[in-house]
Amino acid sequence: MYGLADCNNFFVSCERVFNPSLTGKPVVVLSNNDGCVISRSDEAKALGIKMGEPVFKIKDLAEKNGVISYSANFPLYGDLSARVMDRLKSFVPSIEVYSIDEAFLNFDGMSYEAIKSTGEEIVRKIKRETGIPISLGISHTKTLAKVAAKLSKKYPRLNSFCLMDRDEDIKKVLLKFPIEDVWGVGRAYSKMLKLNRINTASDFTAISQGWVKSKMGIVGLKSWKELNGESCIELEDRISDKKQICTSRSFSEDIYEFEEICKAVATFTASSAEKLRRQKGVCREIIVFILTNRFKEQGNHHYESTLIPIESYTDSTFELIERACYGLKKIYKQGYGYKKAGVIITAISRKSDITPPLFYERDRSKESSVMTVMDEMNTRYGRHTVFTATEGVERIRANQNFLSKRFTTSWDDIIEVKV
DNA sequence: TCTGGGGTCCTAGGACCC
DNA sequence: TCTGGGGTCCTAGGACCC
Repeated sequence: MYGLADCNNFFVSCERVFNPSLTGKPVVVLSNNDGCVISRSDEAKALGIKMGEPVFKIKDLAEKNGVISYSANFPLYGDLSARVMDRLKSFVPSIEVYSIDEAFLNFDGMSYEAIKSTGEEIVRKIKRETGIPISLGISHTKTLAKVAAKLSKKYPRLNSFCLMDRDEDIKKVLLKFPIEDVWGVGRAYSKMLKLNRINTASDFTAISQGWVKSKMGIVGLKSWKELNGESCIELEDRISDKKQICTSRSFSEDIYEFEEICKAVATFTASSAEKLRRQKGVCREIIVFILTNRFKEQGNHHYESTLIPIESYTDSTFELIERACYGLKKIYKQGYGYKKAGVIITAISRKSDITPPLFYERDRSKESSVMTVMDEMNTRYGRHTVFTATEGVERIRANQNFLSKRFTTSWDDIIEVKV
């Protein structure tokens, strides 16, 4: 049996852990630049605030109803996520951390009774020990576990826990389960399916395998099988290396100057390179992209990206920034107001898998030592304690007007407490 | 005024190989 | 009417996830 543990309204719940007075009030957490709503409390959902909605569209509604906003505080959420995942691990043989707020659980070798009591215990203890409320769905496949988790949220009498075991119960549930809520069925497929009069998960399970395969490929077929009770998406309990690492941001205002964009691109590159080293990887390509504001009607729009090959595998922030800036030079055009930029590191290998090049003048071993020291300092004393000059002393800042304290991770906060 | 950020997998088609 | 057969690799684009 598979379980899906899903943190309720995760980012909002994190804010509430450190500020219990938020309980019972409409609260939202906003994306970078305070642009979109990315997490909502039940009270905010009840007001009709939608996921991903731009903040300016709900301004009146929010003011009228006393909605409390927070800028996203990812160091805090990452830390609380790790605590939840850590606790989850202690209840079952293995888990797959699926996202910052979700994990699949493996209940292998446990009896129905044991699964039932463990499930209830998980929901109760995670809340008590981490402060984060979760929902738990359990069934025969990952896709059905997802369905069960949805039910556990929807029906209060289930107390956030739903174990779907008997075939006839599952059939009954699927009969009313909207096709667009099925894991693996997104906007495009749900539209196509509805045009073919397939409106529920049950309708979907009733059509022929061949039709599904031809219209939705191997991925769609897997969803079909999983809904029919045949498990074919396995639990991946080891964290796999990233195949690409992307860092990108929107700016709080349009940027025209090359030097300014270059600072941002350098900062994004440094952050990607840090992540690359953390997984003990090296890369051979970096992509740089820039774009103007796509929501602006007047003015010329410009989107361009470029892929810069690197002579041989590297994990050096210096070398990657050099390549990224070279790429930026190629695509930057004067006169455009750029709203967003980013870098993607690709062609990644494990450092231990590659053979260092014989003929290459750059002294990688020296740079490598510098990187190690930089990473250690930044881990110990906080991010950006040391950084490259290209990133600039005055970094490009995003709007974060409603940021909570970094209760769990900030060096400054630790000093404050000690004082 | 204000519109997120970071990923994965699959498929089709073209270039190229023998 | 006939046009070899069997591959690999790469890329772009589309779908999906949170």
